[in-house]
Amino acid sequence: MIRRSEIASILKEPKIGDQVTVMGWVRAFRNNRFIALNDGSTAGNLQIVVDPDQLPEEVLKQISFHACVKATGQLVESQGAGQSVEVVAETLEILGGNNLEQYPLQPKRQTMEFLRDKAHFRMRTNTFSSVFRVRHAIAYAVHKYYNDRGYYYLHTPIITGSDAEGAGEMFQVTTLPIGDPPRTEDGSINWKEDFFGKATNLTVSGQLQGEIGALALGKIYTFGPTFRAENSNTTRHLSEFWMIEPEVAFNDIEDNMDLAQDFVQYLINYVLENYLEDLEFLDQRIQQAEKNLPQDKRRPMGLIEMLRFVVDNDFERITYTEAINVLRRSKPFKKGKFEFEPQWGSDLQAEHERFLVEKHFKKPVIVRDYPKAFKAFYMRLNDQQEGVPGETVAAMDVLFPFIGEVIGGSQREDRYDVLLRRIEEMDIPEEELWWYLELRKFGGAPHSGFGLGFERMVQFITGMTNIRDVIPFPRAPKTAEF
RNA sequence: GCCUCAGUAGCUCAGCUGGUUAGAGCGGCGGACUGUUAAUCCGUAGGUCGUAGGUUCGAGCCCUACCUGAGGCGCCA
Repeated sequence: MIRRSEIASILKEPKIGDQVTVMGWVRAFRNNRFIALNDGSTAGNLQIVVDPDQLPEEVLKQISFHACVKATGQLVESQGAGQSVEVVAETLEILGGNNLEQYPLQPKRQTMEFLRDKAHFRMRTNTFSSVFRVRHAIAYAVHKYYNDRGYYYLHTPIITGSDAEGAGEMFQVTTLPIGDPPRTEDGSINWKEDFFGKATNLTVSGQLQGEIGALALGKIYTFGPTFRAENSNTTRHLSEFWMIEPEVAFNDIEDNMDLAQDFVQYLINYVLENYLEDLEFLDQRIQQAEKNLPQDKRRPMGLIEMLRFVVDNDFERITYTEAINVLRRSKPFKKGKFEFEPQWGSDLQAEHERFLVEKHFKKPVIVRDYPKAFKAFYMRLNDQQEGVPGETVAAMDVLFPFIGEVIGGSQREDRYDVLLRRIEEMDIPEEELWWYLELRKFGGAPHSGFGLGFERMVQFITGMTNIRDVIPFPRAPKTAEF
């Protein structure tokens, strides 16, 4: 059998005159003569030229949209304007015919909502194949970034016995019969009889275990699935998503912010350098879509232009207290345009974050030192600062245009007594965190880390507006098909 | 979970203040085409108008409930 050539390598280094065999799916069949073939290896198509007189009628008829074909022939310079090379087919074989009377996709612009219901076919479209190539590129770049810098990839558990992680509602994991679970004498469910001998859930974060790693290996990162049972119906939440969580011993909040910026810029840069063709396609796609929008609804910059801008400029860094001041001095506040009043002690609303990022600073913004009241128990309590009305913690959120919070992190509370006090203050069951507390008791160290929402990063880099379109098989409320 | 909007052909949509046989483009199917670029041209078949009730002489259009989807907000990554 002749070896298959991938279209990516043919287009990258075309060897004119070579005999090649290609296999792929038909994107278009024009003039009974020209096949635009795509095999997923690249955004580009390879044109296959067939002679309709040389092909059996039966084969010719089966060359149709998204049918799978194998073609062998000589690679020649193209006479047409749309491509530089093409294959003149000597043989053409149908590997998988397509029944267009029943096939849902069409060679035209389809809505994202429609394609979402056809997740088994949507990856064959230009848009989704580009999105998923870029998704892969970012995942690879994550590992490369940390490996090259001496971090260890730590696998934290997916099933967790702790419900004190403090990051929202959890999915319960159980093998007990849900209709008739064993009961204790007082009638409550007897979790001792469950598979693990206790109540267990799917993880909402690998951070607490990540800290165990950091306090031994120095620098670790996790990259795994994360589950939140929140009834979130937005374009930037999933019930099952992937999160990257670096955790670094001896890093303070400043180091943490440096890492966050450097890491994110690296990821974007990696895609710009290695998957520019896909980005160009996605960029054009957005510009096409925005043609119909009024000027003020359009993006201020093209996709690639924006990515380069983020790579080339430092993120703005401000404290929460400064952010509130900026907001209270802002035009929209004075004109009463905010639905919620920016006020020290209340969390920043989406409208506030968007103003800071998109209107005021016009670049990614890192907000730090939030009031302790609405942040997690494990964040390090700051010393009282002048001009700050209340107690704050060394938290930091990285805010991006369009998608908001991409990173949430902090310096961790490493002082045993302070941590214990906070756990008590917030009514968190101390006995579940015994090992977490012991990390502070026995050879503790200052350390910091953050969580990067992987899909949000993919969303930002691809410009996709709905997070469900950057994960192959989205899990969201009422959504678990495929 | 809350708010807003939407559900009419396979897809995207039009359908006037309620009034006869519900339209278009794309796609499909049949045909033409030896240099096409979302190819083009000719012809043709597709619809219990989201579901269930109700108002009315008469409902795609009005009312009620439910279902589904989208967007915004909250929760956060």
